[in-house]
Amino acid sequence: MKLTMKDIARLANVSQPTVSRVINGNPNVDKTLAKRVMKVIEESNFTVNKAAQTLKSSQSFLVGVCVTDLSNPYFMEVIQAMEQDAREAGYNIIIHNSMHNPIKEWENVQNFLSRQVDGILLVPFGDYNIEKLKQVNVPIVITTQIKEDFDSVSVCHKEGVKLVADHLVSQGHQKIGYIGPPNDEKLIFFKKALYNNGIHFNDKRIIPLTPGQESAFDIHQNIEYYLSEHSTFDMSAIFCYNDVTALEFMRLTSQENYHVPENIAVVGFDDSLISKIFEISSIHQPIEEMTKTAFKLLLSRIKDNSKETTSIELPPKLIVRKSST
Amino acid sequence: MKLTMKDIARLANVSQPTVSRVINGNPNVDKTLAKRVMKVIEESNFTVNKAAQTLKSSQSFLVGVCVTDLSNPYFMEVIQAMEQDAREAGYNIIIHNSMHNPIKEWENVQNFLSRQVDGILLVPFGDYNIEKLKQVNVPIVITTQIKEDFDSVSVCHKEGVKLVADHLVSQGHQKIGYIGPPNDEKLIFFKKALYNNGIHFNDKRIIPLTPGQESAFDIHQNIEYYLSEHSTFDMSAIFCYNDVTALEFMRLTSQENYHVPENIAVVGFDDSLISKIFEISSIHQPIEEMTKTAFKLLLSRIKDNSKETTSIELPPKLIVRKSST
DNA sequence: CTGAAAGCGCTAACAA
DNA sequence: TTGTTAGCGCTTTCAG
Repeated sequence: MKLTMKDIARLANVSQPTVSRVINGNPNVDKTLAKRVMKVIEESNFTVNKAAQTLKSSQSFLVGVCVTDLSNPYFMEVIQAMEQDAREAGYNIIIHNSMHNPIKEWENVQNFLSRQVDGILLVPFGDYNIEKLKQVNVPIVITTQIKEDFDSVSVCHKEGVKLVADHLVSQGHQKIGYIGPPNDEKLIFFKKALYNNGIHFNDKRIIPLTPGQESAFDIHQNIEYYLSEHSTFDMSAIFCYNDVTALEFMRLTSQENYHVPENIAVVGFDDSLISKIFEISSIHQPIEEMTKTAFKLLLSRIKDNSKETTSIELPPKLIVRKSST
Repeated sequence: MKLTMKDIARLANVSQPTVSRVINGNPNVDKTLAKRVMKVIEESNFTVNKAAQTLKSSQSFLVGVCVTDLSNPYFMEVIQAMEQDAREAGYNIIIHNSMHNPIKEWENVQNFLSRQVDGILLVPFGDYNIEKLKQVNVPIVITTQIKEDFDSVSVCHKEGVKLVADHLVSQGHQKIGYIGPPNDEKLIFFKKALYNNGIHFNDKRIIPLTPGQESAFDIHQNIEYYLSEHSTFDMSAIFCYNDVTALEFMRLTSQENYHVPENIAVVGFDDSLISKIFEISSIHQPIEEMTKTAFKLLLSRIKDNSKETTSIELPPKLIVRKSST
């Protein structure tokens, strides 16, 4: 059977609150008593009931983490780092996948709330739930993107995209394309960065991905469809809004004997396992630093839930590899 | 503020237990009342307090998942599948990483217990905690390995390793090596399978990995050390106990102008992202089927915690790729 | 320094 | 069908 403090108290011949005090390191306990209690605990297989602690103290030491795509190695790395950060701070994380689905995303948040999480780390999908999210009375920190009116931590997309544009132009490319959801901020920043290099981006060079269908499989389908409609591309370089996309693009074009980087230069984003393995140039994200920062921010909000929000943008770095040289 | 059933009750002018009944779909509630309550709930931002439910009903709908290495893409895929399975069954998962450390592993289990999980899915590291694990009075299902006296689900290692041995021998290899922890059951099965092919495995062809130091980094170090001590290998093929190892081996040997598969054939294990991307032959694990089976087994144990244990071994499949042909 | 008592939000037995 | 009551295991006053 599961032992409770009451059982320990009986065995140690003290009161139940004394057991609580000993466990929580309250200094105002007689050493002898404390020793006696500790001994009983060690000899039994007692563990505190965190559900009861949560109920009583309305602090769960649980944080909810919701990402848009668990199958993306990049988010996996994020999760891994989060688990580590959380543990070090005495928290546990409970993970959810919104799968680029706003309804699921909101359900996930509701579930977190129901679990009495002390805070939420969220990689949002679009702006669908933004207004509702603002009403949530548990601290939320947005990661991997910056959102106004929220605490958020991310690598600076604008800066990252600029690095890509500068790099491609410096390699002599003029006709440059883009793969990604057409409504992504990366595209806007990319156009601007090219413009600053004296290049006008032609919208015909967009290979569009349907927003919300951003699993590797969906991306594959999208690119395949585009290729079936267009026999040639009028471009010598392409920027892919993430690494998964870059990889799918390379796979599909190589089937058509279109090679990287000989025929077309490719640059990805995230510098995940994929780009490292496949030698794809990519924008590096300092994941550990990002999650540590996000977690610290969340903890400070948990302690002091003020209304002012902070946005932290980390500097990106372009890692140049074979795919664009 | 956070609303409770009491608040809803007051607003709907009913008693608090009635609210509970409505929320839990108890049919013995007057339709009119139920509607009134539902309306109030919908207009508010009420969510049930699962900590209270857990405390009261001693059911948390939480399962603990502990793996040995979150940085291994294979376990990431396992986690991803688990999250999916759990959600479908109305459970949440709480994730831990034991990092090949028995002490951490036990701490993790204790933490799960403290969180009142209904069950535990465990990828154990060695046998260090086996005896203690047997005493745990919450259902445990072991995955990715088979353990006697435990409910467990895994691909059949013996069968998988046999496929590797048969394949390599059929390709004409005689001098075959192994990389992995020397105490891993895969090695034992591998020797036996080679023996059945008329080949005596020579222990000199083991590149040993220190048990417990099985992160990509540690593996890299281990292999590097071996290479620095041995100027040549006396083998034409090598079996790596997992994909991470296969990749590290290929990376290091390619630096020494030793190429796969021209100079040496390589076969991995897990068929994770790594082997797919890097065209490494590997033993495929049906992860979704495995996790679904494990989860189903766990749920059935949660419902009926009998003492008999079940072990389920799923058939492996060899995926032959460039690295061994 | 220690114990008695109250109550966190919920479910379930019981009474009405 | 509904409300009253008790209690899950814990923390936190408050007396002593």
